[in-house]
Parts: sequence; structure tokens; C-alpha cells
Amino acid sequence: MWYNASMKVNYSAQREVVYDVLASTTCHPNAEWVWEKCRERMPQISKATVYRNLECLVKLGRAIEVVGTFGSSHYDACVRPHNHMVCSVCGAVVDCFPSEELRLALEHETQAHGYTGYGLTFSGICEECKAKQLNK
Amino acid sequence: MWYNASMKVNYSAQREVVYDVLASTTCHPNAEWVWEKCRERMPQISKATVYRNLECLVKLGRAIEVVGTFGSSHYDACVRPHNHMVCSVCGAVVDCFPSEELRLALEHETQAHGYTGYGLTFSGICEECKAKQLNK
DNA sequence: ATGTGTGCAAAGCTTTTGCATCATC
DNA sequence: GATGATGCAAAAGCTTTGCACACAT
Repeated sequence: MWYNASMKVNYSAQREVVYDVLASTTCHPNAEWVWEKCRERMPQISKATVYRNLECLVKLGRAIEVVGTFGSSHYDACVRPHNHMVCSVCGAVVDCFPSEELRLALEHETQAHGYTGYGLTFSGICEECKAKQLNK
Repeated sequence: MWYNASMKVNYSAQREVVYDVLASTTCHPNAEWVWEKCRERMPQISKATVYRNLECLVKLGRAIEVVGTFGSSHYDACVRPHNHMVCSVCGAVVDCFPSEELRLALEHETQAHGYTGYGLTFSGICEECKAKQLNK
């Protein structure tokens, strides 16, 4: 199940938990957040293990690291092509699925230059923060 | 010259040097690199001052922070709309100016969602590393 | 005179690493 | 048994902050 041609990976209960935690949220958390959640289900899991497994999941193609200007790495178990938006008020990262027009343009550009991938992150204000501003 | 409606900014020789260093390279450096270069011209400049001024330049709109998955912040004094490519072999960050098609698609998407901006970073292999691989 | 900027050092936060031990194959 | 994974603690890397002094307006 975890096999990948380019690296030898054994099964590990910890990696399973790290993946499950990441896959069951849409909040694009950092390692600290994932660790806290993992500990609820596996109290002895160490932070180093979470860091190692997040990196491992990215290498296995089971997660991505969100591109941005954060102070820490943020991860996403959704590996379907999509973009992100970072709220300039509260810092939340939300998914943002591109229009067909944009998706095609991004693919064209990637292929035209012989690149291997891309990360696109918008900045803006999330729905929650917009609502709060209106209620003032 | 440095005035900006949203913040009061005095002149400072250090900020001038930080900007000049950043503006005279296309390597998208991090704070450490900028500090080393600044010290050649102003030996007593402190790292904290470089950090503070890089942040200040971004707020003033005279520089941007490159979006990516680096371990440290990387800056660019080119504020003209453009994208970046990070070499997966050597880590170099290179400029990448978008096709008209892509630029329009990005602007449409930004406006359609009411976002305020975006950062687009490709991954790939830079010309230098491609050349090295061929010579093997 | 007031407020902004600086240098220094310490502290804070994120991430990596060495190592003994354990689990998986 | 060999190799990969873990937990722990220490170390390393990046960034921010408190403070006293200097500088710009």
C-alpha cells in the first residue's frame, strides 16, 4: 500500500495516524497542529516522527506542502490539482479550485517551459473575516 | 522618497543599503545573504536591521517575498508582475515571466474571487543543472 | 521634542539530527 | 537478521524582541 518505486517504506502505525489526521481536515495545518491531533489518538507519538512522516508523505505523493510565505510548513492531503488562498486577516489557508481557463493556462506554461509542477497561492480575505468586518 | 500613506518611514542609510543590495541581484536571496552583502558596504549593520528593513520594504511595496516551500524567507526587489521557478536540484530561484494567456487567466481569477494578489511558483530544473546533467 | 531606526544579545519558534531501541519485512 | 522507524533530547537554523542609544523630522 505504501510502496513507492523510488524509496523503500515500511508500514508504520505512526505514519498511518499522521496521514489520517491530515486527510481528515481541510485546514492545511503545520506540523505542530498535526502533532497535537495525533497525540489524541497516540499519546506517545513524538514531534520528530510527525516531521519525518509529513516529509515522507510528500515524497510518496500522498500529501503536498502548501506554497506561501508562512513561518512554518503547511501540509495538505488533497493532491488533486488545486490552489490556495491565504487570508491576510486571520492567516487561514483555504482551498481554491481554479477555473478551466486558468487550469489550462497553468498546464500550458508548465509544459512549455519543461517544468515539473507549480504552486499557486492567492492572498485575500476569507469568508469568515469578511462577515466579521460587515458586522462592525 | 520613502513616504507611504499607511506608515511613517524616516530615511535611513541602512534601509538604503538593504534595498540596493536586493535590487542589484536576481538571485532572490534570504536575509542571511542580504546581510552578508550589506556588511561589505556597511560593516556594522546588524542582522536584526536587515530583517526589519526587508519586512519594511515589503510593506512599502518596494519588494516582495517569494512564495514557496523554503526554510527561510526569500526576497525580490522586482515588483513587476512575474512568477518564479525553484530548481529541484540546486534550489535556485529564477524569474519566470508569464505568457499573456496565463497573466490574463491569473488576473481574471483574482478579480472573480475578490482576492488581492497571488504568488505562483513553478518547480523544475534550472538551465545550469540541466547542462550539468547532460555533461555526465 | 517626538518618534523612528539601530545594534546587541537574548529569547522564541521551527526543524533537523544523533543515538539507542523497537518494529517490520 | 537486516533495514527502516521511533522517541528522546540536543542542536541547529531562522526570526523576533527588549532595551538603551542614535538619528531624522
